[in-house]
Amino acid sequence: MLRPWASRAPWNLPETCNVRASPSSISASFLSDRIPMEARASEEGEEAASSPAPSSSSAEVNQWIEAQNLLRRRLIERDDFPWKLPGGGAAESGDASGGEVLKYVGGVDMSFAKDDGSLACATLVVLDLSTLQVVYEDFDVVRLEVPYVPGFLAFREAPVLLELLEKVKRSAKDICPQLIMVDGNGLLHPRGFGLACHLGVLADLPTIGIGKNLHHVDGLTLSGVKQLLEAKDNFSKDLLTLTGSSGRTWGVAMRSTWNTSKPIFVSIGHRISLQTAVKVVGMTCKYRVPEPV
DNA sequence: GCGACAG
DNA sequence: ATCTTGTCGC
Repeated sequence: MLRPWASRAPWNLPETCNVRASPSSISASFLSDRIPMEARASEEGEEAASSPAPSSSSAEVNQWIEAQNLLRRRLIERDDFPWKLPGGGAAESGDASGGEVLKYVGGVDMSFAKDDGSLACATLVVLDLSTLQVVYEDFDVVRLEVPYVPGFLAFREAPVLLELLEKVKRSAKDICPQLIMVDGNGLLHPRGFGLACHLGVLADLPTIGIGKNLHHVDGLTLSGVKQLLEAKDNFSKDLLTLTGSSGRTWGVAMRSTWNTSKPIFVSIGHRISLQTAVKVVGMTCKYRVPEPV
């Protein structure tokens, strides 16, 4: 079947405008991992039995930062997979007909109980890219001990999501996802290592990060993004490369639905290039948020 | 010091 | 993340 939304503009990265944050504050150490000042690991041993509340201590945050820095060394920011995109015909790296094609796209997300913030449901779905129909579905209801701390979402959600991924790998090899779309950012993160990167490295799978809100990084602001998005007339691109004040590209703001003022934020997770990530996201967008997530 | 801060 | 009311457009 031919999907009507498949006729939208080809999400090509090369021809996009850029969002540059105020060129004033150009910090040369944009990736130097400046640790929060609260990160003063010392007097923490006194409240051992007195604070059952799962608040994150500064010592914990320091450990998390180190873990992110360590895992980031295994991050692959280019296309690194055996398959190729479907439909592209001649445009894609012209190979013979023997190549593997991207067919199974996974998506992971979590939802929480309204009354109990620690009770959560983690879900993994796998869609057939050609039909956008769900061909696999699994979930797990768990109680989370780790709190949500901006910049450290992975330490809260990655563990259970990883379990779901390992499970599908060993129990349903026939529809094993070749790529995972994550509800959360990848490179678009204070230290360039969001949930999508974290999951991708640990699961050793290509991942794409999908943010529904902008995490302010390197001078990027929502108002700035919206402004430039509006500034483009209706039939110009609905894709903005997110370049911070440091000059680094963190991802793209994508207007996946017509005239929507609120874009989604796409960034690479692992083993994929931003250009390919954008193409795949475009192929799975029926509405604002791509179907897998 | 103040504001910002994915889910 | 979750909740809430209303509104605009096809």
